[in-house]
Amino acid sequence: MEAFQARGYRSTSPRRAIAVAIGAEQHHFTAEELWRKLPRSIGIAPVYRTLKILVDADVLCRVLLEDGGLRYQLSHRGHHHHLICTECEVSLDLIGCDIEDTLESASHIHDFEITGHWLEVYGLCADCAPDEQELSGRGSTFARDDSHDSHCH
Amino acid sequence: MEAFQARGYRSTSPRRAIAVAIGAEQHHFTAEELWRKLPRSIGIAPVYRTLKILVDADVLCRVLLEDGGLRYQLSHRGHHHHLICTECEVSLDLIGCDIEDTLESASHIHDFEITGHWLEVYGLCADCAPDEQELSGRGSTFARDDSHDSHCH
DNA sequence: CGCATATCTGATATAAAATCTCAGTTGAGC
DNA sequence: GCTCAACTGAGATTTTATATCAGATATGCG
Repeated sequence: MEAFQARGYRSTSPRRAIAVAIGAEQHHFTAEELWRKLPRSIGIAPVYRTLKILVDADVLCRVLLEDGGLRYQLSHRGHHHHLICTECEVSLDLIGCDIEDTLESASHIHDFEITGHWLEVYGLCADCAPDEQELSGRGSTFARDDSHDSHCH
Repeated sequence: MEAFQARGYRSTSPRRAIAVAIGAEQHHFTAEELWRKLPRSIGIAPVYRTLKILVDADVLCRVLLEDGGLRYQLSHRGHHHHLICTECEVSLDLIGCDIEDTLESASHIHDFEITGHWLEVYGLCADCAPDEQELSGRGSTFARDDSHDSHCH
């Protein structure tokens, strides 16, 4: 990527290979998975270093699975969260969710100045959910009381 | 604790010692910190096993620091999140914040059924914040534009 | 162009955190 | 008290990520 030069990083051959490999990824990936798709001459150290640079540059975002596994993913929007399916592990960008205002107002009770937050949302995507409601089109998910049984960490 | 018997777990001497040690903790703690305060005859394996049981029983909750460190803390409320000060690492229970509804409605766009989520909020507590506003009482935090520069993971 | 130097690489060691293994121990119920 | 399944504890193992450091290589300057 060209985000390197803009931040004073050199454009080296391993970094170009990593950028190409990231571009070929369809889903999120681990550092090791990415490394295995690179020429075997490249060590894993620059992979971790480069991923960190790209996360800082907002080119990549990190996705925390429910089992604690850390993945990387191309970041399209500047600020967003993820809907992560616990069945197929697909990660959807959560749009139309603006929790910053909610957090801001709630935090004032505690005289707390927010500088950042981490939010991951887990559940079942449309393909993995028991699709009883598929015939009725939509709406029946609203009736599922157990959808409020969400456990929180 | 007595949460053990209710779930079919035995009341063993290490578990009682762990329960007492947790009760003596004022803040959040790591598994290893807790272990060091126990009689040295107790291994670290039951500490991890017991912590997991108590998290499942909602007696403890897990706190993820910004640096990735995982801590444990007594869980008073059933469902809550944490305001974690990045300076002194104190963890406040975030009250008056109900993001479930926001998440629910936003997730319907994606036909996604939420089963859980993880939210940690980072910032500066009242003691650690640059307290220019202390004289004016309150409110000046609203004027801090950089408070919206929150970076998101 | 070619040199100097600070950055970067890659192999490996290391660290940190948590789980696994398994023989021996212990608690709960009869 | 006896029995047996659950539990413990020491250490090995796994996983994930970072540290180390000699050698390689971009970048910029002349």
